[in-house]
Amino acid sequence: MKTLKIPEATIIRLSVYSRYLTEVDRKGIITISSGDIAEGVGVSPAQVRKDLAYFGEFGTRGVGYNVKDLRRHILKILGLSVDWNVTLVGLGNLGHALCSYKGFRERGFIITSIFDNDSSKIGTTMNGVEVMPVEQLVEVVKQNRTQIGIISVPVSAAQDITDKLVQAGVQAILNFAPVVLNVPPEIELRNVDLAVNLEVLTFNVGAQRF
Amino acid sequence: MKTLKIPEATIIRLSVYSRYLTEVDRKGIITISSGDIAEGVGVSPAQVRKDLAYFGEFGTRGVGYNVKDLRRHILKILGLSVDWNVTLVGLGNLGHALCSYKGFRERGFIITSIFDNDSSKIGTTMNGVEVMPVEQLVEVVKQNRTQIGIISVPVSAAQDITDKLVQAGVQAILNFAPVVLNVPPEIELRNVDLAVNLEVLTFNVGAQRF
DNA sequence: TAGATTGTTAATCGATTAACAATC
DNA sequence: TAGATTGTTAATCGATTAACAATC
Repeated sequence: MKTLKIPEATIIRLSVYSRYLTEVDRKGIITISSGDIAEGVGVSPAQVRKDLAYFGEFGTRGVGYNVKDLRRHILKILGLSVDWNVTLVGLGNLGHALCSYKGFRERGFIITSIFDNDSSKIGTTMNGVEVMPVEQLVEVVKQNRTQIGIISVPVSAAQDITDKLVQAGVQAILNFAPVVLNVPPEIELRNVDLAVNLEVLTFNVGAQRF
Repeated sequence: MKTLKIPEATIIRLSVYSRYLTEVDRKGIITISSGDIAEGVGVSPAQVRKDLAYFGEFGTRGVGYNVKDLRRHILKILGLSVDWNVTLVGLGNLGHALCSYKGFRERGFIITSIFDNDSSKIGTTMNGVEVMPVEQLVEVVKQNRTQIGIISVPVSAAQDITDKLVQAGVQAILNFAPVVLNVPPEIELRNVDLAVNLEVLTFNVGAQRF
């Protein structure tokens, strides 16, 4: 069990490679080189090989990589050879969109419970999943052995929901509320701040100022 | 006009600092140190000072930073002292959520046009903005001098919409379709792939394997 | 074998952290 | 003045790129 630290940028690229390989595989292409992958996703061939080298030797010198095999290997690396049990908390507009997001299910993320505290939503169903009150979160998430929580509640409720998810034993949290959350170190946390993404763009558009 | 390259990570942190300063300002706090900011957002004090140092001297030695001033400075740096004209293309579940997302308007991103090619949506309004057919995109975006395009169409349509946005003269594109888009180098492009974020989490949860 | 392409090492580049002089 | 905290430089750490031997 070597503990080589792997750059997060590498993980993100692996995810992109795997998507590209799915596309290539659909076209019936059997073998692909690091250069082809690089061109398809806009990075350098050396980068592709380096990223893969963290995890093993998947190619054949002089030939390239078998598309199906490499794709399968990457999915395995990312932990996507099994399904993941996900709970979604906060069924506003964004929560609604996330629930219906096909990209999650395609990659094995199954939303198995939904919580909200709006009584008009409780008891309704979204894609066959019943919306439950937040009071039941800890119990239900614990019972389901839910591994991942998605937070799409307002900023004001986000830390409280986080605490409940942690208490219920989730291993990872994807947070869409634009606020810095406190979690114990063993919990994986990622923040997606939609406005920040636009702000990086506006900075760059105006960056000639510096 | 010095051309100091600024790390993207710095820009993302500046955005986080500004949000935190808004919060601190609301509490009526006048002055704040780099250490306080660092603690509030979970980075090191040196990092905060370094990030700010790229853009000027905003603090007072021995004292700290004036909360309101620093916040204003950062917003200026990010290009948020003016409003931005945004078009949204693709009014599916995600597009719908993005349209209603309060965080955009709060930071000065105003969605001024919406396009879709579903005839049942065309002519309806979202937050007072009429949904128009994609055929009118180039003309309307050009006329409005829209600077930013948000893409929330399916993968199959994303490159075509990108080309239309570029043709219409947008400066920046925020893409939610999980596909690598080709744009000319002068166009700022950012991709938000919702599934990738979950995949980084699942990799990390299982990372003890390496 | 000759050509192609990987896997890996070394060199480069870039970002973060630590330390401290400047100064309020 | 003494204590606090910035702004900045130097040291460290980490990631990317370039180069090439290995090998199919």
